[in-house]
Amino acid sequence: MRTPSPSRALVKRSQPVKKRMDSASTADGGRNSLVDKAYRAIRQRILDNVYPAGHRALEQEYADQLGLSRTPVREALLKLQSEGLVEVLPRHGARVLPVSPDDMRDIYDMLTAIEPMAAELVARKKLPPADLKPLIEASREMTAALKHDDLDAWARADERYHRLLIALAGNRLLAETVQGLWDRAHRARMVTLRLRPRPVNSTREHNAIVEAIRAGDATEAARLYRSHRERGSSELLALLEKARISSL
Amino acid sequence: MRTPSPSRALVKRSQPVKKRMDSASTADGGRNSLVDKAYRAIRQRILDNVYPAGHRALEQEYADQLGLSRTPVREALLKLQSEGLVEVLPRHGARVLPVSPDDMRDIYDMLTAIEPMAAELVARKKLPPADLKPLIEASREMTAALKHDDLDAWARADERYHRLLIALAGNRLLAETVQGLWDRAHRARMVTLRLRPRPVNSTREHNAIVEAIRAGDATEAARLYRSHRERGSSELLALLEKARISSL
DNA sequence: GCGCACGTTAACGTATACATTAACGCATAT
DNA sequence: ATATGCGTTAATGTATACGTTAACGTGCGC
Repeated sequence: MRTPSPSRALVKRSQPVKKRMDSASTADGGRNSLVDKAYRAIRQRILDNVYPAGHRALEQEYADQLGLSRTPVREALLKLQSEGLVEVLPRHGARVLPVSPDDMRDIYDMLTAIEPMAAELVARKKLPPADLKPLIEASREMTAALKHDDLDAWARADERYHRLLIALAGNRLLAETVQGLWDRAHRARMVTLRLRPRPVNSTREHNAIVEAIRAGDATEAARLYRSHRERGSSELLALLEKARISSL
Repeated sequence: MRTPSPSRALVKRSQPVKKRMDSASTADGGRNSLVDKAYRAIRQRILDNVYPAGHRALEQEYADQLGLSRTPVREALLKLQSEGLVEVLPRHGARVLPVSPDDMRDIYDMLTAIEPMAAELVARKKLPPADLKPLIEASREMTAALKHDDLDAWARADERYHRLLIALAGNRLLAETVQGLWDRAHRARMVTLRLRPRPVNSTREHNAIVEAIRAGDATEAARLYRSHRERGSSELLALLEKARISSL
């Protein structure tokens, strides 16, 4: 078998018990807790592909890497599992879940259902135009990023546009659900970003959605968002198919 | 020695910890684990209103009630929190979350977005009519239950209809999300069940949806499901409002 | 009488101990 | 040689220990 490092799994009591909790940690609800530290660290590494799909490690290994005990690591892994980023296998450690094209289809079907609803809700609110400014700003940044061929910046602005829009819907449940779905799809988006033609239509579509929202036309906003999402979805799925990418 | 009951110092270590793990417990993935036992027990009590909204208890109290240690109880509570059924407050125990009319609106907006998508997906699959039989059967049961004025049976059949339909969509993510939303709304539905007029239209609407699915008309199936959901949603919200129910 | 500071305490977050069991190697029988 | 069973071991699930801190009460100063 592969023994990653014999000095790993058996490390015991590197420190007596002394200096626990270096920086104001316990009991503020979650933030600053070691569980949260582990959660954010591992999640970030998954999204950044530091832990690529399929990566496996034992609870103790994650704990050693982060300098924690198994308890907070375990809770963080359970949370990541509930969000669909990892799978905890009883004796084989926690494994970063790959995302197959089928999974992507499921995820995008969900987004296709939910995000247009968000646009619809926003349009119905008849928000003052000032509230829509950040959306337009994000669109502008997308255009600018495209001009400089900075695809990463484009992706960040795109993500920001969608997150802002979702947030304006004022439905926390919806926002959290969508964020979770974006997280799962993140790596696939990053890969296809460089396989696909320059996303020149997105900005126009984004602006059209904003326009419908400003006009208070909820149905049209939803329709536009849905077709935007459907186009993105089918493009992405076709790319994954074509590139024979069976999982990410 | 002459003493038939050697309850003394030389016994092997007479279980310093109770009688741990009575029946096949550890490590099968989750089912049968004590975490799962705690999770199901607490969830059921919440749905059944044994722990009504607002109910609070410390980790240790739940543990004592279930005869477990804090560890599995804690993990179960975290899971229930991630599903929106309880809130874990740092020094005040875990509290069963009330569901306000605003929460219900958010939940139903989500369902209004997702469930019609499920109907759409099912319709696009052009399933053999036999696969739709359980749906029709559930509808029939609803009618029968109404005839006998058995509202609980009606609610169970209604829930089964929706669950069956969702399952047919073949999107696990979607099914799990919808189930979570139904769980959150469960208590409110149970209350309004007896405050509202007999749901005489539901069966007809359900059958119309099945008909559209059988005809392979995805758009129509989605439209019908959406209006079904919107009607149910507005009726329920109006009732909560009228009954001055600020939270459940 | 009122407010603030300090001590007390209980609940929690985290660490660690421990028993169980799945996985794996090895030996043996066929 | 392959399959089967047994012993070993490592990873987990659960229990428990422990230190920190928020909540609360008490007493002192004003």
